[in-house]
Amino acid sequence: MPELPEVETTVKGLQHYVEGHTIKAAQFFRENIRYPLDKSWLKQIEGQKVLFITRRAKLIVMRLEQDFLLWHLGMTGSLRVCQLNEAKRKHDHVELLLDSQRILRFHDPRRFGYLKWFADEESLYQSIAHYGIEPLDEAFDANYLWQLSRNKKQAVKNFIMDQEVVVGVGNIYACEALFYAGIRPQLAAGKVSKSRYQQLVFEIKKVLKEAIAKGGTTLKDFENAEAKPGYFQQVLSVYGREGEACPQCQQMIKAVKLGGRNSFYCPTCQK
DNA sequence: CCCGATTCCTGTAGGC
DNA sequence: TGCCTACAGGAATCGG
Repeated sequence: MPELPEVETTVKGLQHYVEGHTIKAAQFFRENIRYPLDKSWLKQIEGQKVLFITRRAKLIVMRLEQDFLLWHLGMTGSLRVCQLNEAKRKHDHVELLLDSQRILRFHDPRRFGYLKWFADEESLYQSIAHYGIEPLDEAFDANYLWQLSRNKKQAVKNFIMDQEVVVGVGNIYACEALFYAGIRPQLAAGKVSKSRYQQLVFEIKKVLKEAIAKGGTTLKDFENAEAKPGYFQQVLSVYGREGEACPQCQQMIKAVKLGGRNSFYCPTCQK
């Protein structure tokens, strides 16, 4: 499930193959993914060069000469660069043919991902204005989390997964960061001290950076721009490890549902 | 306002 | 072996 490291990995991979190249043709293979795909702009982007590709939150932003494309990978989405002779796969929903004799394909079995087109920077910014701070930004610190969380009864795990608070942290990295910070995921966000938030902020940044270095986490579906998996799943400490021994104390890892999502923690190491 | 529940979707795993 | 059900979850939306 693409969180910040997987989206970052995808963007870095795409830059090499796509930036500076011109879109020769664009097409959809279905009307709907997460949102309806609007055919009206398909012809409009043909002939435009992709100037650059960046990440904001879990979003992939493509700056074209005139317009913007905004992709969200959802749960099972991926963007991969194909050779001209590579067969289209089941669940490939969108493709862009490039003048570099490559095809960029959006693949998404569960179709929680989306693609939106924006005619100008202002409408793009408007649509992502509600997003919170970037976790790797210096301004994301203990003070920020502590101040925002006062009087909140919401579980601290749900709090740090709220994209209006801090972006890019999904279920996997929230579980892992809370484990290293020694904080129980179900603890009320408003009851976490500033010094514990300091530890949590440090661990969030650390776990995200390490996951980026390993090319992200591939549980089932994630593949990068070259259709290769990530390797961070090999070093997950608690996520998906219910019943297994905690790597720090050997006690059994537990799972609890928070906000409908499975949350893994060590009852001994996390208080 | 706050926050939990529900909804979208398909592949896979586990039970019988 | 095969059928059925439960589960995975990002995030918008709904409702208490």
